[in-house]
Amino acid sequence: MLQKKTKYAIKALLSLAKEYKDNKPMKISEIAEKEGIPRKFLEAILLELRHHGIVGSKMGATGGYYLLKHPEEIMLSNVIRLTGGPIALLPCVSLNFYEPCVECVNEEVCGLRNVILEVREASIKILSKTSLADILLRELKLTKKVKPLKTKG
Amino acid sequence: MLQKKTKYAIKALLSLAKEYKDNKPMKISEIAEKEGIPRKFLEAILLELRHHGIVGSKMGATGGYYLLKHPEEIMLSNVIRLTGGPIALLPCVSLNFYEPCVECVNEEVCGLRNVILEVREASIKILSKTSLADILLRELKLTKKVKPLKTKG
DNA sequence: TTTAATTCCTACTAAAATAGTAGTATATTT
DNA sequence: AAATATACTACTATTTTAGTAGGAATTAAA
Repeated sequence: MLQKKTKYAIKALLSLAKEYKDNKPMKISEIAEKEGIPRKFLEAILLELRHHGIVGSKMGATGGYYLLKHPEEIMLSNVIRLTGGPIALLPCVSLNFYEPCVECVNEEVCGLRNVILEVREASIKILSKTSLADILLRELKLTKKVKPLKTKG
Repeated sequence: MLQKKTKYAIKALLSLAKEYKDNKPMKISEIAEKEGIPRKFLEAILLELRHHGIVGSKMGATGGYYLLKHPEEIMLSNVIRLTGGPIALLPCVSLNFYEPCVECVNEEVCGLRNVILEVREASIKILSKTSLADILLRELKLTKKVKPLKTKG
């Protein structure tokens, strides 16, 4: 499972992505309220994202956070990695959290690892082609599907 | 990530699957040694698997554990679920560990959930068609590929 | 019938990871 | 100068995971 931290990070970035047109700083407290994230925790998360070059910030009275890249360029797989959420189901197939099994003589030949590797690849395939913009687009499409009564026909 | 408990469970079951022909009880300590699993921890895990009807046991001097189903019938997805390892990346798309997001008004319309759902489905697709027998088969195939020098040609 | 070897089971403990907070320093605008 | 932000370090609390202790019950064989 992804950490809450990772989920919060994604939600916060989506908040910023929604306002990307006029990409002016958005206050932490505003994001926190909108997305239901503990204020101080979000502060720490955004700071980290800034250190990773995803967002920028402005200090002072009219300060806040804003995206440093276009929402189409920020990939889900990346956000997950940067916030410490491993995607792989086992350490022996993880790129960023790799650890060998203590008892494995030759991991190239491990049947379990082979399956889990396949799962990881299937997951990465989806996550690395999905950007913040894609998620917003999905949201739009889903909303239309769910509430078709509002249209005339 | 899967818990160690889950990994140990799978490894232990694979040990039993290898000896499925004469499906006589195998001692905990034997499995533990072969697979590099802490003895007492494995004891607890196997007990749980027995309660879930995957393995049977025999007490006493010549006792031990054995599979209650054919290795082709024991699916990875099932073992993962039974040992408490969630497959989904977020609680809101998990069948067995479902929890709604606190801030979600309508989760049917959540773009993030929609992506994560897709990832889960891709993972489940693989895990629920892969049995213990399949894993052993993969092991066999991989071993052949990796060590082709042993053959004459 | 005793002994040895095993699983059964409850109840712990320890360690690690995650989630979240406190408080002060620093920058910016008004 | 006052008000309002973020920056940053250093905690604390909570939860989850991993693993252990130890005796009861069961079985087989000496």
